[in-house]
Amino acid sequence: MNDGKQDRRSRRTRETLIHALLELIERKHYDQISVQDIVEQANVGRSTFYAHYGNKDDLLLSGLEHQMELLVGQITLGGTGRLDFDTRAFFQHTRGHYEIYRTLVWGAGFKLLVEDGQAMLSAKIEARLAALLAGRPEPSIPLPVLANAIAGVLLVLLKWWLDNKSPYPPERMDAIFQQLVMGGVRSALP
Amino acid sequence: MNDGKQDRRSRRTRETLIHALLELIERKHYDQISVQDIVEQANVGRSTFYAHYGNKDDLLLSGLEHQMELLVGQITLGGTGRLDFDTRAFFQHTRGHYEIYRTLVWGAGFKLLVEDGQAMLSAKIEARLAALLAGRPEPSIPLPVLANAIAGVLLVLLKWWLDNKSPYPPERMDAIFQQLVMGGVRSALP
DNA sequence: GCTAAAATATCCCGTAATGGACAAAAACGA
DNA sequence: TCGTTTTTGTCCATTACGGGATATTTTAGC
Repeated sequence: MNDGKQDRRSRRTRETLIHALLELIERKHYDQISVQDIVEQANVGRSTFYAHYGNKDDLLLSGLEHQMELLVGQITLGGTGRLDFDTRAFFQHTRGHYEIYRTLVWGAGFKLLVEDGQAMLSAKIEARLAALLAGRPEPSIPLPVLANAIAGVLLVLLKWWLDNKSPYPPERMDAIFQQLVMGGVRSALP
Repeated sequence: MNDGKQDRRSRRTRETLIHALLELIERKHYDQISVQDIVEQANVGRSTFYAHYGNKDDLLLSGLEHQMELLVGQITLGGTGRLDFDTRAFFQHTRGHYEIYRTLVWGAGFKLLVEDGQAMLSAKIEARLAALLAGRPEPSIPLPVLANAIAGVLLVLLKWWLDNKSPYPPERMDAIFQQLVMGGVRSALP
């Protein structure tokens, strides 16, 4: 497999492939998209695909991983040491690419999302929290538990939102999230 | 220089570079766009650029060449052997990318357009006509003269149209072109 | 069920793209 | 005017991509 970080070609190819998959998802059902379709849409060779990803799911997870990293980047430490987590952009983006995420939640991608996606998001949140809180005293709730809870609530909220055709605006969903968990999370921090 | 036709990478890189230039033209003046800007916008390495094009003008001409080939492809032979040249899509496209062509006509690209572009378009029209009329008796006006006239009128019409802020719709411009030269051209064919 | 077509997955070799270095020219400000 | 910075071309070793070929599996039609 290629490195994917150093060379510009690698990065570009990966972006192209992910973009191609997202384009296709907007048009047809996830599990009837073939690797063939993807490489044609992306205009790259077959072997190039397999040099980067093992299969279709691998590519999708990688795409989700990228989104998750953006999301987790929203976890910040205010000047007063207060922990913030702005999820407004996340819900906004989700609505902007409504069809994509609906396909994921309802289609075959859902299994991926709950099985691997939840674990992946949880791990990323935990890493982010650990980095931000480095040097501070231990929180009263263990970090893995905290991270897992945050990830779980976020995904559950998202699923409900999509299932019910996103009746509330992203701002409202963010507010709900804040009210639901962020207070509790902060109470666990010194 | 690379071949540019066989390998998918070459074709894709060229398309990417042309696309990048067109994007930049919509934002800033042609002659203050650097090769640097182009490769950054296109996300390709410097050396890659020079592997394909000698300089900025070279790239622009290549882009124009591509458009011209689409345009010349509109020269067709009807079922009755009647020569047709539909320029509606051409004027439409020009209006669709108004800023690009205005910059070309008014900016530093203009010198290129009249000096090399006219000759290039003329040559392409001539080649197309020769291919279509192969096997027929000689036209009463020599092919190079005919082709040059068509190219000239087309560019003159275009320049006037842009200079006067395209007062007429593309359909009208096409009609004018038809009335102006296509009758005469057909009268020269057996 | 059987067959043909399409998609998967893995290999290799030739080739295009990369990034970095370099000298030279142009653009820019002090 | 002179020095600084940016851009321009050109070169090269390294690396990723393309496009076959291949064997295997999946899908679709009959």
